[in-house]
Amino acid sequence: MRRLKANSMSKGGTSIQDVAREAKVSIATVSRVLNQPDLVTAETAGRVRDAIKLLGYVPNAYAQGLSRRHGKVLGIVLPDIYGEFYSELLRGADGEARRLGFHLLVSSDAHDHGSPTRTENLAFGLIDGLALMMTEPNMELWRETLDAALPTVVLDADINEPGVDSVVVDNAMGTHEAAEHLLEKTPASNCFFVGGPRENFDTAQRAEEFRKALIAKGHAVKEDQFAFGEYSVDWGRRWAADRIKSGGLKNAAVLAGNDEIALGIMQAAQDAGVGVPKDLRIVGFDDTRIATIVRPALSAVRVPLLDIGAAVVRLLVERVGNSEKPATREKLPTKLIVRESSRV
Amino acid sequence: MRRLKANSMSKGGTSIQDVAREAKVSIATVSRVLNQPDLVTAETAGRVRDAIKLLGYVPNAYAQGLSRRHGKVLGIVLPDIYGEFYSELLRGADGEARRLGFHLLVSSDAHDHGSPTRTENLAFGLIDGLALMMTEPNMELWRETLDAALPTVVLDADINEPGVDSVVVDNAMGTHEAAEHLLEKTPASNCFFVGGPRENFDTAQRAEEFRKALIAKGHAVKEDQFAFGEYSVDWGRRWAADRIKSGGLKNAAVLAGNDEIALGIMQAAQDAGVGVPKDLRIVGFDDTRIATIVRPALSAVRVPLLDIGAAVVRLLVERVGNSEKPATREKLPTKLIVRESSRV
DNA sequence: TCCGAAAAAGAAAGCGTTTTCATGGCGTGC
DNA sequence: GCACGCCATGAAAACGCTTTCTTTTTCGGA
Repeated sequence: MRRLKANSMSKGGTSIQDVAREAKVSIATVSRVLNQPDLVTAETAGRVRDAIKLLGYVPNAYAQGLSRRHGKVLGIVLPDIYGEFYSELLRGADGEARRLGFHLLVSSDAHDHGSPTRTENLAFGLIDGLALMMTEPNMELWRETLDAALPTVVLDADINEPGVDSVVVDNAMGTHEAAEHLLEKTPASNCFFVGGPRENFDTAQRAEEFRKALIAKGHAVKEDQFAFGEYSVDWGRRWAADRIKSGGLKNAAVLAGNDEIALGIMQAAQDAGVGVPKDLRIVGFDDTRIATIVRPALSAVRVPLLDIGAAVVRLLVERVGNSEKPATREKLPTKLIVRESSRV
Repeated sequence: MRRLKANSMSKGGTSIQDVAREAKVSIATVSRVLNQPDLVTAETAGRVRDAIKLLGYVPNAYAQGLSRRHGKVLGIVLPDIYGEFYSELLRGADGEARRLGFHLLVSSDAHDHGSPTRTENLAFGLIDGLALMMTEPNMELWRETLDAALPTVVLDADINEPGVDSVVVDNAMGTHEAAEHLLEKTPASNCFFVGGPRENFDTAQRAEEFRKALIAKGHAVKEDQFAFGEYSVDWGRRWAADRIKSGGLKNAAVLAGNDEIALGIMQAAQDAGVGVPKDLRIVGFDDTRIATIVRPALSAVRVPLLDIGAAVVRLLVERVGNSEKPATREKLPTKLIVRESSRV
């Protein structure tokens, strides 16, 4: 294999050596100018900085990582990068990461079946911390692979691994608010919960809280008031269509597991001539931007996606800086936003 | 500063040394098992692989990068990670990157003002290639910083830098189709184009093509048939509200610069009692998922976001592998999808 | 049975940093 | 005016891996 020209990394391939030569100092001094400027004379530092500018020198991150035993890179693995939900999460994470001087290595889990691939393995040698959001089934697989030495924070899952931080949302809070809001004008027997997958952590919590609220009203809950499917518009549509066909939807209300489901329900209702909110009141979950775009505007429990992303990164960085820190579980508030789709 | 325990990188800190010792071979052999397996006996390779598994060894990516003079990391910088548009792009990029064994370092440009920061500089020493999508004004700033030696591909911009690949969409194709579709039933004088920022590359092309189509109909274009603002729901709303107030919108049609604008227009129209598509026919641009969720469903020119993301990564990887490759400009097709919002 | 070539394995030289340790120059306190 | 200590700098080791370059082993053919 042909040997590359001596200096041929990206960025022109100028190395610390070149800078040192140009500034007539040792490489140690150059390094110090960059990392501990107070250890070097103003005059020398000036010369070095000039050389750096002149040569367009950028430190080689690999060499730094090797020498320092860590880089400034965080990995974030999501079930899929898809739609407003994840993009908002990512946005929050990106902002915080940038603020803290870290980079984000993003990867979605959708392409293989949840088991870390060669690619992931490479990443493990590269990242200083890992943010993980996964659907339940895969969690087990990852647990085997995960390394106790790699700072990890898990999103939206009931993980109780020692040394693994987690960020969750206070599902009870928003759900309770939403339930109260719906029950205020709609009889408990006409209230429905249409969630995502039954095994999903959030869906489970939301359903449970909703159930409690119904019971608190002194209502004997019927099982068909709860439905579980997937986090998709289509599932919402199907549920509503079925429901309309079988029993009709009059003076009813529904809390959906996320905005997409809510939208599907709204759509199917409208298509079938069921008035929203007149006949059917709908509340979504997450409060993604789309909630304000559709007509009628969708009421929704707001989940602070941006904050979640930021919190994840913050926790990770804290742990990277101090591996002794005990595991934290951060819980972020949720809150009902009432719009037309549920207003009576 | 306290010296860390000898082997204390993430992933348990097992190094190639440990594996070598365990398998009773030299580190060279371990490396070969991993990178050029045919150079080593099946028996030895087996022993080494056992050791690797036993010790949970993961190669240190920094050391590899340093030794190989490159990693497997691509940087991608977007104006902002926000909404369906970018998330879809990212999704395409992620899939392709994974397929090719690369990682994606994602960063949004929104937080500082377009000039590369310390963070970015670090990234420059880390990434092997850069995908860049920026609004025009910032482009200049970056150009100064960009390095000829760093493979770069630019999205959706009319860059003509030597050695810089680009990926663009065929705006003319879809715009033409959309224009024809609208003009079929609506008089040219009642057709409008409501775009994003005037200086935006795509908006400019789309407007131009739309204009051509009107002229081809023998119509003397009035300037108020073209409006420029920003890529937001709100701008769409404002335009429609103004228009309705000033002239009314009857038997009219509009091509929007993206789906968000289209949605804003649709909303304002509906709020003002203007029927869509009865009085106003609307076609969006991009065909993000939201187009199928709103009612009436939004007609839109489909932009292959997923493919764009994938193409960007593919181009980048090709160039990383072969820096002599001449600069390519890839143009992806667009295509009108007719839904209810424009159906007569 | 032995020779020579090919295959397999090892030794060691980098890759570009950071950081420890060593060194020389200088100012300060007596 | 002298010793001591501090400060600025340099020399060199270490980080973990890949890749030459060597050395050792194996094996086929005479």
